[in-house]
Amino acid sequence: MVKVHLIEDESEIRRLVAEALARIGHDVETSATALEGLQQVVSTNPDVVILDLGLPDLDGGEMLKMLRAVSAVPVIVATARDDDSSAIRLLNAGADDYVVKPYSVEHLEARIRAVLRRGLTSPGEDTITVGEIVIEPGSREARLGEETLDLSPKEFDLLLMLAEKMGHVVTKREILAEVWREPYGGSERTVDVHLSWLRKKLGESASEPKYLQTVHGVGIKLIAP
Amino acid sequence: MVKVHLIEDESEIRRLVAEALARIGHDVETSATALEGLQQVVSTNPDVVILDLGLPDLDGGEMLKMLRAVSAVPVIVATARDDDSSAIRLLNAGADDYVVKPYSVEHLEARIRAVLRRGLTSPGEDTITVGEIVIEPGSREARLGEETLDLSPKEFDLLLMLAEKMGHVVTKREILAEVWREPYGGSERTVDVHLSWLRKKLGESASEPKYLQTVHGVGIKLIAP
DNA sequence: GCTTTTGCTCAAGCTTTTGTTAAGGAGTGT
DNA sequence: ACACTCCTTAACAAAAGCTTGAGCAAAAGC
Repeated sequence: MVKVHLIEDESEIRRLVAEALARIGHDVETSATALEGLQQVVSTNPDVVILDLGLPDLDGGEMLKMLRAVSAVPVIVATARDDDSSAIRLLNAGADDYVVKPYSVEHLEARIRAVLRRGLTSPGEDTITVGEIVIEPGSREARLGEETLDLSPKEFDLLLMLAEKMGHVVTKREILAEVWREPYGGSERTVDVHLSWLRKKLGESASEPKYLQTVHGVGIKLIAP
Repeated sequence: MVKVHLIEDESEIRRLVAEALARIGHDVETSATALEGLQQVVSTNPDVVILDLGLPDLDGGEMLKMLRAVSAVPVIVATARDDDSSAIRLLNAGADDYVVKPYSVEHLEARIRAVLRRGLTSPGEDTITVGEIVIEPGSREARLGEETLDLSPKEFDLLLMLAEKMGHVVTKREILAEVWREPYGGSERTVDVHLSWLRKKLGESASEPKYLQTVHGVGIKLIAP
């Protein structure tokens, strides 16, 4: 889930946008003032900040500078009208993108995705990304968003295999063959247990799945939620 | 083998990149202009397009829009030195990724792999479509228009089998043999029940059939209404 | 038009599959 | 040998799915 922080002084707009973003699956937090926004960004560490210009307590350029000073989070600024010159100025001042008010939520969503994608394309070479999960086979590291996942060898191999076949159902026997290298003899229950552990570390459970979707009678698949 | 189409106006760069990509095992075709590129993409249907910006005959955004209009191929744009704003614009306009010139071939290759990997899940190779029904054997997902159908294993297998023999009548015994893998012993009633459930989930009933057409005395067939 | 056959649907009971926890054992490094 | 992590197995709980039989509806045959 993408954590979005919205800084907007008009309460009505704030509510509308926050609800719309939440509805399409984002984790939304809001602030009404620049000062509050700064505090919140530092403490909650969002994935992207949407910053309305024309806040009562601080000039947009100043605000941006301060945000940049405290965090490397991508910032999308919302400018009043097509005031191109100020938009460009802000982009140079460290904004990552901008939308012109009044903006549609779809438009905003496109910007959010673009900004996040830019952030994601920089890391390693053959990393596999599934939603918030980032897997680096080379270093055998996996992350869930910012947090590094502390996985056991089998858990990592299991996650990697599922990620390589992302979206495709994999049977437990196939898992046993590839991860355990025991096409016969191995117990499928072992896979179940490891899946359960993986689920726990991914912050989900079988009854409330996000990434690991069991396909009853067949196997399991890893999907981007 | 991955078929890559490179659109780049500078002949020297074009030659170098094309050779490098060919050396690592890709099937490379090139175009020097936007117009030629469009034609080639339509006729040769490559797996991925690498689009250089700053073509002489067409603006990058325009070009991308036209490419998108004629094909769903993934497009990687190559932008001049950190011209972020245009990169952002192009990503939103439908580009799948971008590289900054001058780029290394390894870097480009990594992007190609990433883009292809992303693409693998979306269109699905062996999906079967019958009217509004879309079946993806790999992920074992079936949709009716936009809605995902929540099918049990047997229901899915049943639908899949009928879809594979779309338009042909299948006897219940054949269904028992293939879906239930019980050529003998199985009761045809069971098939009836599953068919009934399938009908319900497809939004139809035996008295008002759309997809599942019973052929009295013989069996059943799946048709596009 | 009546009988027979075939097909449809419902609901209850049953089996299989899966999720999760906990306990023990193998292996590794100190 | 000890502490450690990791893996496997067993056990129970819960969920999902399957089968069955009966009643009713529809079609075919006479």
